[in-house]
This record gives sequence, C-alpha cells and structure tokens, in this order.
Amino acid sequence: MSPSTGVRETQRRRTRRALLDAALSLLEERSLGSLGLREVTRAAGVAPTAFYRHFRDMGELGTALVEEALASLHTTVRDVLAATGDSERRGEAAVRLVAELVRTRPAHVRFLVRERHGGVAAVREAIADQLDVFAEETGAALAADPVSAGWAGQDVTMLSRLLVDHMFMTASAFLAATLRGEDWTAATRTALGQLRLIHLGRVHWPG
Amino acid sequence: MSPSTGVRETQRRRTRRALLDAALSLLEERSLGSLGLREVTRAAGVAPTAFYRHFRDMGELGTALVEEALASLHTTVRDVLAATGDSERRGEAAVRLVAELVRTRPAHVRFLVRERHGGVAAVREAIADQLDVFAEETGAALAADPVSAGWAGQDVTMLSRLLVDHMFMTASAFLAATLRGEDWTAATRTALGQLRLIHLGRVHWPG
DNA sequence: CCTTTCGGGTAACAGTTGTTCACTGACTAC
DNA sequence: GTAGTCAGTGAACAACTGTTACCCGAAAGG
Repeated sequence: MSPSTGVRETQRRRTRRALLDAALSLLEERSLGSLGLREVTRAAGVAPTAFYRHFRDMGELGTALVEEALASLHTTVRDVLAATGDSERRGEAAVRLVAELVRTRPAHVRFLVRERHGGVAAVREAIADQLDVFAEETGAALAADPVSAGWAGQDVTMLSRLLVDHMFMTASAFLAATLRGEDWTAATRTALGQLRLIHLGRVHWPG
Repeated sequence: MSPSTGVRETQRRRTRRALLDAALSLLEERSLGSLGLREVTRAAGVAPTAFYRHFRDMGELGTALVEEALASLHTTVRDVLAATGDSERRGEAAVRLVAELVRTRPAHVRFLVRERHGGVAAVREAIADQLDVFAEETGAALAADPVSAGWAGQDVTMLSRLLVDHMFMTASAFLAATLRGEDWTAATRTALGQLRLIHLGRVHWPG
C-alpha cells in the first residue's frame, strides 16, 4: 500500500530530498557526469553509504531528477496547449509560462538543458523519451487547430519538434541572460518574435 | 617566426594531436568535465606529465577543441552565406553542408553540441562567443537580402539566432539518427521543412 | 663541437574516489 | 511486548586522481 505517512517513511523521504537537492545545487555549474557520490552525500549531510539506500548509482539519481523536472514541464506544456485564443496569444502564453518555470525552478531547467545532450546516456535517453511525448501531444493539439487543415502528418510533427526545441532555446536564453545580469526583456522579445515568425510560416504553409 | 618544419616541432605537434584525438574519442560517450588528465594521456600513449607541456588543464584542452571544431563550422557557415540563389536553395545548401560536416567530423560536432551547455564554463563561453560571431555574420548576410528590406535590426538578429540554433538542432538530429541506426532521410526532410517554414514566415513578415 | 633548449618519462606525494561489511537503534507489525 | 525490518553510520579497502621535482636524450643554435 506504500503508506504516505509513518515516521520512517517521512525520514526516508527527507534524506532522499536532501540528496536530490544537494545534487541539484552542485549541478548549477557542473555536469552530472563529473559529480561524485561522496561529494553529493557530503553536501547533503549524510554518510556516503546512505546513498545506496536510495539510488544504485549517479545515473539513477539523474533519471530521478529528470522525472522531477519534467513533471513541472509537463504541466507547463499542458497549460500552453490548453490555452484558448489565436496562435499569437498562445505564443505569448508559452513564453510567459517558460519564463515562470525558469524563474521558479532554475536549477531543474538548467539541469534539463545541460543534460539533454550531456554525458550520461541513461539521462539523455530519459529526457529524449519525454520530449518525444511532448512533441506528440503538441502535434495532436496542432492537428486539431483549423489552421492545420490539410496538413500532412509528417509536417505536423516537423512543426511540433521545432516548437519543442524552441522551448528549450528560450529557456536556455533566459538562463544565459540571468547569468550575465541582464533582465529578460530582450530574450522575451526575441522568443516572441521567433514564435511569431514560425506562426506566419504556418499560416502560409501550402496545405 | 614559429617554424613549421623542424624535427622537434613536428614531434611536439604529433603528441598534441594524439592528446586531442584521445580526448575526442573518449568524449564520444562522456562529457569534458568527467574526463581525467591521466585518462587522456593513457589513451594518447604518453606520460601524464607530458600533458602539461601542451595544456594547463582540461579546460584549456577543451577550448583548443572548440577552436578546431568551430574552424570547420566557420567555413561551412561562410559557404552557406555565400551560396547564391533563392532562400529555398540556400536552405537546402545549409542542410547539405551540415550533413557533410556531421559525416566527416562527427566527434567534433558531438563535442560542440554536448559542451555548448556543458559543465565547463570556459568551454561554454568559448562556444557562445563564436556562435555570437556566426549570428552576426548571418545577420549581415540576411540584411543584404532584398527580402529583409525594411526590417528592424533586432528582428534581423532575432532571425539569425533562430537559424544558428536551428543549425545545431539539425546537427544534433543527424547524430541521434546515426545512434539509432536510422538513415538521414527523415531528419533531412524535417530540417528542410523547418527551414522552409521559417522562410515563409520571413517572406510574410510585416517589414 | 659544445652548450642550451625542451619535449617527454619516472617516481613519488597526499588526497579522493566507489564499494564492502558489520553494526546500531528507532520504527513497524503482529 | 516482542521480534523483525531497515534507514543511516563508521571503518576499511584498493584504485585512481592531479601535481610536483627531477632526470634523460636528442634537437637546435652559435
């Protein structure tokens, strides 16, 4: 029944959280592959051996982080797709939600951006699989849009992949702007312009 | 005068090449941050201390790889920009040249894609700086195009950033396809479609 | 020819790594 | 109340890390 209560379970969850948070903060300026088990446990304030009670190795901790990070992303994507109004407004909503995600969970977003093409195969594949799901959902939403009437199926997926990738581009741009001490107005304007351009191309696509 | 001949200099260059190649091959499935100095020298067949004759640390070796990789990329970008014909043909040329680059120097391309957002700050910045240069060049070429008549400067850079990022997306897609054992027809079609979509948006941009 | 330069190798260093084993003690289930 | 479970600890291990100081031998410069 996996009780959500119980003193023991609570403590277990607490240290697991400590491990994940420690890793996440170390990953701000490092990559997962260069992270040491002892390093993480030290930052989390537990003994090295406690690590094994929760994860087999660092790759498994990594995929746990992927699940966490993409859970937030998933709600964001769903919100965007569910947004009503013309595609112009929907683009604005998308950029706004990405911005909010980066603002509230910068470490998670940075982790995703960095490890998407990173050096740990298991993590790479976990992210890629989830992004495929996102692209598929986006494609379904696009196909339901009257603008896409008469589009070939492969053209829809072509566009949805572009949009998903653009989401990552935008998130990365926000992170970079923060790192340079800039505010986000320029990055926001760029992202909005690009979405608008893509939207224009979509409207005039020979369907 | 830095003689290009001389027995000593050739040997020096040979081991330097061995170090870079060893690192490059180790980086096929790892990231730079997780790479050890001894590991590289072992793979290169030289003593650990020989490393210091060429690089201060692994970050410096990384930036050397960035220079190498981006030298090839630079010629590719210039070729694309210099290509004549309408934007449709130019897009095809771009995809073809990226494909050729990935085919002839897969390790270098993978290195760029991986370390662009990777865990070594010096390398990240070196890549970002070069990409800024590329974006600027692309912007200049776009501005010279009659299609961009009346465009605001920031809109031009907005588009050029999108194109540069799309180049990376495409390269990454080719690498992923190879990894899965697929051929490149699907990835090529996707990339071409996306460029065509962007081009359509460009034509109908309110200038 | 003799001296200097210098790329590479050897040996050693203190420190860190991942992993194991046995152990504790508080919680849980009956 | 009592037996069992189990998250976390402590000590120990061989292996490996980056870095240093010193040495070697051949090429380079005069």
